[in-house]
Amino acid sequence: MTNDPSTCSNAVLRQAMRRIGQLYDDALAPSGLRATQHGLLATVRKMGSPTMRELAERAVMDLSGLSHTLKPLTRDGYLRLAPDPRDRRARRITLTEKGEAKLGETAQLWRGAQDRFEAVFGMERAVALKSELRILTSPEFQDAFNAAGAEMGTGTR
Amino acid sequence: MTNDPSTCSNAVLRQAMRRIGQLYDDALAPSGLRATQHGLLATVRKMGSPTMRELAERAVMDLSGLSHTLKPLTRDGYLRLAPDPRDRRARRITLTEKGEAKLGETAQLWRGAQDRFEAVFGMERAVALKSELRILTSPEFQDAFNAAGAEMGTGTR
DNA sequence: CTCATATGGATGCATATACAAGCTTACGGA
DNA sequence: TCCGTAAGCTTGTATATGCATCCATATGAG
Repeated sequence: MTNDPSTCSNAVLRQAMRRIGQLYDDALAPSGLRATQHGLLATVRKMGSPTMRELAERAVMDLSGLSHTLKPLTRDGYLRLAPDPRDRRARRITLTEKGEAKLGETAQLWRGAQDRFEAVFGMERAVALKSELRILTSPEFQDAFNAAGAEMGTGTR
Repeated sequence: MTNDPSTCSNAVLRQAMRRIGQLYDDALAPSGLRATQHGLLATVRKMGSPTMRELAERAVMDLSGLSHTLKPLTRDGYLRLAPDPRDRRARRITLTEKGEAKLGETAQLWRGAQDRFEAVFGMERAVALKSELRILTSPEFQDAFNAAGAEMGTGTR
């Protein structure tokens, strides 16, 4: 069977994501944050006050998807959105004090999950795996994939 | 920064999944199926007539999540659910003729994406990556992760 | 300055998923 | 046979995301 679904790169990636997402979600559960939300808050803290677009790009997310995803976080007061005075179309995202506090609270939980992941899978291996995955998220890979589509006549896009 | 979000295994996995999911979705777009849906149909075909639970396990999905996800597919006539005569609690999932036909239609599209992925990332590398990811989805990994939680006092569950 | 176009987002709609509840059918006793 | 409990699903609710569309602001050409 040349089209065995168990060999589909996308399917395998998705399955791994579901499982690992589960493990991290469980670890963070006591804080009330999902792993996704924790990741976004941490990314915002690291970036300072990114615009929607900047954060979306960093997180490899669709702009509209990010817009939806941020709602629970702004609703709960962890993030604040304010129009950029330089360009009033843009909205700058900032971590509130409550958000900072929450990140302080989740630090242990997240670290625990991360440590367990590295302990069980192996640090070297974990680093190598993430390295490979980052290549997949690079714009270069995306471009090459689409270019291959043109060459192989499988769909340009 | 020991809690750099860019090193979070979960975040990196998710980002890769979003990107690759996008590429496969685009490739399958002409068929009207999402990559996820295509994967489910193909898995059902491969399994025969699995019950909800069996399919959920194979797909590393939550049973309720699967229940919701199958709705568009049954609604559109690609799949049919029928109670198992042996155990009327269980429901067997079968691919309809329309579903078979659709899979025939998507075969080329999926193969194209898969080929491009392998061509761009490298066949060896793709195989190795999937191998690593499959380990993450194994029950053994999950158990080890949770066991580590108990030992490291980070959260038993 | 004025308008066409590009840029930055927000919103409606649809699928993807998970958890908590609730319902129905099986099954192993007492 | 009657129960209590387990097993297998479905449904309600909430977050996660992407596409198409729409609104507002910025920009560059004339």
